[in-house]
Amino acid sequence: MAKKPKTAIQPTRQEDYPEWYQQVIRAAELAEVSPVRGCMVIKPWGYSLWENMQAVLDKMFKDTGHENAYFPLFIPMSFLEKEAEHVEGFAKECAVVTHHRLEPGPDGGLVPAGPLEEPLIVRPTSETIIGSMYAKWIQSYRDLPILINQWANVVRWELRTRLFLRTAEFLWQEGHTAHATEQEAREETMQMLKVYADFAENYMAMPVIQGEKTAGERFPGAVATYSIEAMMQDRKALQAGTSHFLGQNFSKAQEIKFQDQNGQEVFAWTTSWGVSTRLVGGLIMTHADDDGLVLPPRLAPKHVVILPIYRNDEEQATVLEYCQKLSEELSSQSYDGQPIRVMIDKRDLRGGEKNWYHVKRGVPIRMEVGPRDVAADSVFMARRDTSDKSGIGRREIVQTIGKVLKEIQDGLFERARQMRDDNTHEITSLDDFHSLFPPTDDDAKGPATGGFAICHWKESPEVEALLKERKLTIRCVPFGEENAQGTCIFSGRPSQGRAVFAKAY
RNA sequence: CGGGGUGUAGCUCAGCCUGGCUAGAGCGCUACGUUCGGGACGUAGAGGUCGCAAGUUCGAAUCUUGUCACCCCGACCA
Repeated sequence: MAKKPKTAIQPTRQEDYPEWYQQVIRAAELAEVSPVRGCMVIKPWGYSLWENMQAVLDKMFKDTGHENAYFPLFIPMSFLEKEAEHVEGFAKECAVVTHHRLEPGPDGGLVPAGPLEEPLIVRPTSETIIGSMYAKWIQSYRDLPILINQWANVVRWELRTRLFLRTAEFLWQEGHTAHATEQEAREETMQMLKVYADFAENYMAMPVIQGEKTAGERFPGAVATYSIEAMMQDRKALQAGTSHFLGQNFSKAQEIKFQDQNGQEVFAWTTSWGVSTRLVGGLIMTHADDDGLVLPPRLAPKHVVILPIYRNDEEQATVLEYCQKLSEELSSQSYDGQPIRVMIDKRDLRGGEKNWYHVKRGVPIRMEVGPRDVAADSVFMARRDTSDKSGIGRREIVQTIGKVLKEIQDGLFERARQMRDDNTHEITSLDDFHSLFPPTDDDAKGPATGGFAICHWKESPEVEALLKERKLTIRCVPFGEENAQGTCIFSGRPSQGRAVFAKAY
């Protein structure tokens, strides 16, 4: 008999974190690499998860006054050229469409024909195309604010790709707003960052640090970029969402102007903000374990899977009938304002195999129902987050299911927060900084050493060089730390605040 | 775009150095049987133009050249 692996996923997080990540995605059937270089196929389980994220975020956007719209996939190349920094930021990774037709080639294949007068780029982001429309739509202060979001795919021609974290094409939402005053635009930028933080923490159960990006990490063309930063289980940072205050940079480049109440022609103030399918990667790396995915109940495609167990037709009939009733009773209960999402897995598979299938996919609660349970009017329940397993009366679990799910949701957040806090260090000396990030762990396959370092700093070439050498980045300057008084641990000069340093995805 | 590596069954790979009958293994898949409350076992099967193209040879997965694709490491990035 073959030796049973101890964990469903191999290697474990400890042995080889990047490989573990890929194996979780495969085992949980979230996505696969596609025949198209750098692009992924999101499979039903993964897409369902994304749909749940979309549904929650979409409601949050609408509750804050935004409307959805849709702008073209293609952007005239000249549009991108308008904002200098923006060009520089994206030019290197644009897919360019140069022809509009295919013709039979000399060797039997097809060759592009019908060259375009002006090449089109596939949107890497939509500031320019949306801005060009805003320029038309906005004439008066009465036309403002414009608060629009779009759900779309974008393409950034990445060389090194990883499923969900960095793919050439990805799905996201991008909010684009225009305002009459700087203050209003700044408030919008902050409001949406808060929405993201709320979503990350309360739905994904992923604790985040909110803060402002440093000049070097800023969105191309933005005046200020804010982000939410999460710590993955390997202690690396993941930028999970960004909100940009664009000032008047884009409105000046694109002539988005209006007459104010004094009849003066002035430029609008704009913002943009987005989160992407990268969040799925963040969810995996925050909660998944060596047995596969672990889903927070608020986003799980299914809350409960019922696994009928029987040996013969007679047992099958009674067990399935019982499962059906259980499913209906559970579905009539609610969690998070919605009916409990239940599925019965009736597939003709062995019990153990079927059980592991759902473990790997991260279903929060599994309920095994066999003849013994039917007889005792109970179920055998297993929690994905704690591996707690126990028999429980049917009536009891139906009544408490919502409470159990809440407990799981809260527990996941608490566990992640604990992990993050345990690995966040306030560093006050260069020696401590070096010992937190020793230079030798670059090729380590397990968790990165270090975690988050919070330290005083002052922007300078030396700091940049050191960070580059150690493959470290400044994640953000957390709110409240901008004006912290102190001494830069690198240069000894007066600090410009405290920032979070970490290795990052 | 620099440096390194790999292309053989759905997946992971062996075989290549030293050319030779019908190209292999594990997993997965199909059927049947025994099983079934934590990843079952047995038996029988299906599945490959050995990345592609030329060349050398009586004979090429194996040697040579070209070509394409992908992976890893650097530079860049949500």
